[in-house]
Amino acid sequence: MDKGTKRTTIYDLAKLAEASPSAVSSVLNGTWEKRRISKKLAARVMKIAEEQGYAVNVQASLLRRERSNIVGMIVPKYDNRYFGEIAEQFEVMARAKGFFPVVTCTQRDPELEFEAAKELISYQAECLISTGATDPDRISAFCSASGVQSINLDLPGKNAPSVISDNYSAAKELTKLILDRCERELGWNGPLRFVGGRLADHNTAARLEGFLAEHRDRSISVPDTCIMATGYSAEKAATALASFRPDGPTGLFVNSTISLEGVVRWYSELHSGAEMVRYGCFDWDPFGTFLPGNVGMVEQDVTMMLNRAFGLIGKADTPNEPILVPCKLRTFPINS
Amino acid sequence: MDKGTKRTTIYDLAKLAEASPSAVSSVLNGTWEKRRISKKLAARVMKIAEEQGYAVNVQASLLRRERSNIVGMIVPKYDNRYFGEIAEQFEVMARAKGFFPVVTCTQRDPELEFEAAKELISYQAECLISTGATDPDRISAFCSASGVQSINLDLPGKNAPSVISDNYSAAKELTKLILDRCERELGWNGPLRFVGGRLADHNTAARLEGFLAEHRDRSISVPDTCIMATGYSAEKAATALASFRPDGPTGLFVNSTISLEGVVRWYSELHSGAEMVRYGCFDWDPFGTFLPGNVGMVEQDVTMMLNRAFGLIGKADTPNEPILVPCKLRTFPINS
DNA sequence: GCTTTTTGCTTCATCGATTGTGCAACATTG
DNA sequence: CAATGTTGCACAATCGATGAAGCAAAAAGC
Repeated sequence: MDKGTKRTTIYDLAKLAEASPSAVSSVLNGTWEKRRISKKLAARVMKIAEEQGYAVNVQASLLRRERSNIVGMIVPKYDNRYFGEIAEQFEVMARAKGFFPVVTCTQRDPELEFEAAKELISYQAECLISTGATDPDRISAFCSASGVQSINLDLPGKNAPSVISDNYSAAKELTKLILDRCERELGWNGPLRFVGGRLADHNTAARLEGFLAEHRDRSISVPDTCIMATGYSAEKAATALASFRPDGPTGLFVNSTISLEGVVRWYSELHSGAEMVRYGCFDWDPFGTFLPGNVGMVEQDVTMMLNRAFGLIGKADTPNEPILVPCKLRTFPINS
Repeated sequence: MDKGTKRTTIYDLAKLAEASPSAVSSVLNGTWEKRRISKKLAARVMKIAEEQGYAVNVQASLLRRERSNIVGMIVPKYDNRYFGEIAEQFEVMARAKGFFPVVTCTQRDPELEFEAAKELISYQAECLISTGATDPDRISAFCSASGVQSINLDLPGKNAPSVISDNYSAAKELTKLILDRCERELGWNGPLRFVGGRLADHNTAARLEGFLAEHRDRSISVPDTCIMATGYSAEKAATALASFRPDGPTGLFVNSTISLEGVVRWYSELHSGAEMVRYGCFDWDPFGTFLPGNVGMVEQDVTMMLNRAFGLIGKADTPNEPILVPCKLRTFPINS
């Protein structure tokens, strides 16, 4: 069964089946009818291949073929539902369309992002989707130099088509929700605090705009001290809030589930007054529904985003303006 | 810059640099000093390669080399922190060891698991790690027929070495914690209910043993109705509990964060008596810490598990008995 | 000045699968 | 029976990178 350490090739199978390697190849890749191989030989070859545990050498196969069918994706982290769902659905949809998906996780490290992108191109990926990339333009530049299509997802870039959430609108809606609930349940009128994210990041900037626009619509002025976009990571959020001990009603706009972890930690350490705090979060997590004080979460429409992204694959005339995908706002009753 | 649709090869670079393809190749793969290529030519080639956006054709390269350095991993889902962390850390550790990681998500679908495994072998993966696989033995059988090493992670198999958590001990500890807290805080002595998972699944079975052992140690008898291992998925757990409206203190052992979602949904719909419920969960999620009623969670030691798994790669004499990795129990104060 | 060594490359076979071309053997037609 | 068509396969070139072997030119040694 096991022939030393070498893997079985079509040449091995050819010997066993007393046929030529080319006949074996055409049997195994399904072109045998077109090539007028007899059913008898085809059956014999397939049986032997099965017995020997044969698996094509994709390296050799792809070298000869013109198309690889590989679509690559880089993703920052698997530590939240959003990126996890993106990776998972991407794989499902790619397979359904006959592609071979390769996803790799780049830890929000710009160097690793670029290296991983190069690696995927080395594997002859036909298209590369950069999800939430720190420096998408560098990647697109390399892709276009190598003649590979690139698409940005979640965060936009200038040199390739981008599919992103409509951060502005969703943030405005979420802000409205939190403010409404603060008013109704606490009799308090803001301004809210904006917690988490980085202002240099496009999404954070767009969300902040929505956040400010809703305040403006209500004629609530937002002092700079309320903008606490001190980075991602739960620690950053917890640290930013550490000195904040509300002496009355208050509300927070939390910019990601990661930041939410920090916020909830802070919240749980409030010795008193916790019932006077309301918050909402941009991004969704199933446990968010049950967190006390949480009035709602924005769920990004991953399916739609990926549909749009797949729609761009292979297209030549792609828009340079980001494609905006609406989000869904989930509202929760009061948990306490 | 872009030469039509074809990608740049070493032959293109060779022409531009007025050198031979083999010289170009050795410059680009770092063997040029050994092969006595002058610094001058090397610099010229590297400059041109950069300008042209050259990326090796891994297909061609791997076809010629003897080793691929590819390690494959299949993972069921990215919908919880455990598998997310496994995938992420696997990639980091693999890269650190000079491997090229390829992870693919198989949706808990046995057919897809097997297809994905075959695909990874087709890519010449040198080793395949099956994480939480439904039918690991089928995969190992195929691997050994193709002369590829396979390792099971999270769930054990018979035909390949396995690295799994010490489910029994951790479950016993968690059961002890929940029972202790029920006794101390509610003055109630069990028996707990075991919620989620599937008894046919090795881990669920081992955890149930630990659960029962702790009850036995305390001479608490557990009626069959308390074993609610009706499957994974939040819905299954919520459904199983739907008719349960405790009229006094009660406690639950929740078998996964996915099941926990269902439990928390049930919990949040209890109109009264919620403060008389205590539960703990096998598996960790950052938001778990803040869920009311949650007394503790078991965090599996992903780093250690992966270290053990990587330790097996390339080894010939691997144990057939599963390698058990201890878990960490995280305890929480009362949230209410 | 002539041999030997070293330097700095080039040439060519090779990895495994694919595919256009070719060519016997057999069947069909007139 | 010769001409033509069909069936069923084998041959060989090819994809791009690699590395052993080889070879000319320059440098070193005597």
